[in-house]
Amino acid sequence: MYGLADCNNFFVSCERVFNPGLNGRPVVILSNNDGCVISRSNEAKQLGIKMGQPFYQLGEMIRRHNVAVFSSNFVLYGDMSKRVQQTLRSMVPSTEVYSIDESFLDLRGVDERQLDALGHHISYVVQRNTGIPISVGISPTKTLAKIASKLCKQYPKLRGSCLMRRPEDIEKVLRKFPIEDVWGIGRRFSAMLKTQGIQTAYQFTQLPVERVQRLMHVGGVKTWRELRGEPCVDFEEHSREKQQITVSRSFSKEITDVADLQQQIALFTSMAAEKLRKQQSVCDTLIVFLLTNRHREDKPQQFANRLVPLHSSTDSTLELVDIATRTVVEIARPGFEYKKAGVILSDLHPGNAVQAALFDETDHEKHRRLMAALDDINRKQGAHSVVVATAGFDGIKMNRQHLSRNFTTQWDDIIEINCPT
DNA sequence: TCTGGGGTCCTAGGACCC
DNA sequence: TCTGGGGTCCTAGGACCC
Repeated sequence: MYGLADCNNFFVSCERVFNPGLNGRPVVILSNNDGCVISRSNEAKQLGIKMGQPFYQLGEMIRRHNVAVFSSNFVLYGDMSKRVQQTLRSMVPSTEVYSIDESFLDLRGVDERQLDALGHHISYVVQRNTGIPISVGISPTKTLAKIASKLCKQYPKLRGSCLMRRPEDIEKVLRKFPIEDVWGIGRRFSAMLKTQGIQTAYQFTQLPVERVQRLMHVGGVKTWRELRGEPCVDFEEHSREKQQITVSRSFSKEITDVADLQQQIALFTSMAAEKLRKQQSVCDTLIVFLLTNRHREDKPQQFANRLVPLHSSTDSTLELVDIATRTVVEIARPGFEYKKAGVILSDLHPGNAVQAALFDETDHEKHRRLMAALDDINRKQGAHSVVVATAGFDGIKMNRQHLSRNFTTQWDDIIEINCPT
């Protein structure tokens, strides 16, 4: 049996832990740059505020309904997420962290008669220890566990945990469960299935497997089997190393000046390189991209991007920033106003297996020691205490007008860093 | 005026190999 | 009119997830 522990309205719940006055009020959390709504309290959902809705479209509603608005505070949410994960780990044999607000629980070996009580216990303890309300779903496959946890949110009577095990119970649920809400079936496939007369998860399970294979390939067949109670998605206790690392942001105002773009790209590159070293990988490829504002049809549009194969594998901020900033000059064109930019590090592999290039003159050992010192200082003294000069101390040119405090961590996020002199 | 960010996996098709 | 056969590797694009 698998469990899924899913935090309810996670980002909103994090803000509420430190600001109980928000309980009972509609609350929304905005994406970076205060762009879209990415988390909503139940009250906000009831007002009809949609996931992903542009903030400016809410207009008068904010004042009329006294909606509390927050910029996203990922330093806070990341730390709260760790606390939830730690609490979960203390109660089950093994967990798989699936996202910032969800963990799968490996319940194989747990006495079946104990499952229902365990689910409720987990739900209770997480709320008590962290202040975050969660929904636990327990079922024979991951896909079914996701459905069970969704039921908890729908039915408060379940008190935060739903055990869905007997085939007749599962069938009863699937008969009413909309196909578009099934994990693994997105917008395109659910629209396609509806044209075929498939509205519910149960109808989908009754299709012949050959038809599912033809319409939706191997992914669709996996979901089909999982819904029929046959586990196909493995439990992964250990998080895998990332295959690529991206840092990108939208800017509060369009940028036209190349030096400004370089500074932002230098900052993104150092953030990406730091993540790279954290997982002890090196990269062989760097991609830089600049985007104009696609919502301004009256302005010239460009997706400037360049993939740079590196001469030798590296994790050095200095090397990567140098290449990235030079690439900006090569791809930025006058007359275009850039609204978003980013850096992708790819072709990652473990740092201890580096093949040295034949004519490589960089002193990698020196860079390695320097980066280790840099990371050490920034860990102890706070993020971005020491930066490459090209990245500057100005932070990201981003709107965050409704930011809450970092209640649980010692250090502030980059946007609040002030240059001492 | 304001419209997010970061991932993974799969497939099809082309280049290239012997 | 006929125009091999079987691979691998890479990339772009599409699907999905949170």
